[in-house]
Amino acid sequence: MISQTMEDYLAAIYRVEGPTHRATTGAVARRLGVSAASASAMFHKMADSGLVRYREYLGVTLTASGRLQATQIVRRHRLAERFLTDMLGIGWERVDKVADQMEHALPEEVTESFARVLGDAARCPHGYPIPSTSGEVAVRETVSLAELATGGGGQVAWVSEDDPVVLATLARRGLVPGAEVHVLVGAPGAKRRVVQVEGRAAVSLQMGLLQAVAVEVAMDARP
Amino acid sequence: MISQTMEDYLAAIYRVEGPTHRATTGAVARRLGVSAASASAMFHKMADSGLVRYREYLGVTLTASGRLQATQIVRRHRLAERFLTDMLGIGWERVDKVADQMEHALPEEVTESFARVLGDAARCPHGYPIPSTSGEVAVRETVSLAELATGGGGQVAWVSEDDPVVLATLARRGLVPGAEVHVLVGAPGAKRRVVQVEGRAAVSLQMGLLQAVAVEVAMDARP
DNA sequence: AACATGGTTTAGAGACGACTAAATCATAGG
DNA sequence: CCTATGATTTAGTCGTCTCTAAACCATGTT
Repeated sequence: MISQTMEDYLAAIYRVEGPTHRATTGAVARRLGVSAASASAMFHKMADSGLVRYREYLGVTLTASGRLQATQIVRRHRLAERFLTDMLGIGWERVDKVADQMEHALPEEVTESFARVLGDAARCPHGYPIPSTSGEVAVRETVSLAELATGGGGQVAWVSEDDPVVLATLARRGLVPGAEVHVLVGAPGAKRRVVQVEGRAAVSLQMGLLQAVAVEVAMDARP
Repeated sequence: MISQTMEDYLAAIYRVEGPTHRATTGAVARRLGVSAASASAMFHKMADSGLVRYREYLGVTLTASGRLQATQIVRRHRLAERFLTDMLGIGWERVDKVADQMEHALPEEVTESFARVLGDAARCPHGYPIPSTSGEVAVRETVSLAELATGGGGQVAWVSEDDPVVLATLARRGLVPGAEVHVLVGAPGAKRRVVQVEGRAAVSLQMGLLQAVAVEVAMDARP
């Protein structure tokens, strides 16, 4: 049995470690709201349990076992989010916080019932993939909307934000997973971009908002 | 903010304290699966927080504040049970354990969404009343089916058991909340009773099972 | 190559909640 | 009335997770 605290760390590491597969002490500590010292101590214990490999001063990497367990926690979290929006009608800008509390308390049985009644949803309301029970995760190649220039565009894959205000704003503009978006005006160095979402009127958005939107560029439009 | 452990104690005290409004250290400790020493220590802290009155060696009594908070935890628990059976199709014999884990993790918002989609259910699947948000609880006068003799009968109000095997057995016999039941053969001292449930064929049941069934005797049949 | 800076780790200590063993109390029986 | 018995409380520890303060390391700058 793995403690609830350790589960929190596991999920945090999973979400923090980027393509380099390395999560630093500070980044994990910040995400969990604990001191770096606490995270460092926990990393030692997790390494002893075989959940991570720990290179001192450089950060941790999930082992196969750790990664599998992390995906299952994330699966619970994202299924819970999907459930909260689809079945209970709770706004997508609030479900992340609520699901945080639920992800530890959901027995396997309930998680799988969620999956069943949701028709085996593939993504959470923010667009992130829901890992399968065996730990597989669908990957998509994306670019931040902030990195696209005039003429660029594609389909919104996910929105990486947890600030409710930002999420609500983006939703009001139609910037939700699945939407087609195109940059009408946007010089590479500019502070704002004018974008068009689906059939809507064009809107001007600042970089802060654009950075949160991950876009999958269509195959035939790739450089 | 009140700790999750304290919430567990609060709910346990609420369920243990009988009509005398007193919960003993041992009874609470047994229900929570902790030592009496641990419960004793916790009672001191809860008394300091104003949740209970504590008479040493005699047990605790919920204060108004403690009682209100306890009812809200029980509300979450019973709404979760109702949700698990009605919306997810999980068997009534297993939902108690599952809801135990969920009762701390359900934010107000989710609890009230449950209540809404469940049409403000009045009782949990086992028949216990679901407290209102203001802490009111509907009371019913009941007698254990084991205490009724030949000719007695009424409506099953609730089933006070958490052993899945017992619950499954009772359900198979039709002994679920709302069912009309009558004692066909049952001397006051006997080990078994022959009972008839609704329109079914009569069955003989042992005291162990009968004791779990709380029956509301019809007004005109009261002694 | 030496150093300044910022992130990371160790040291020391505290809150919480659990346990066992020993002491204490309440109460029923003689 | 006194004592035996069982329940309850106190005393002393332990494990987990957290913190701050101080020592340490990796890196980029001069």
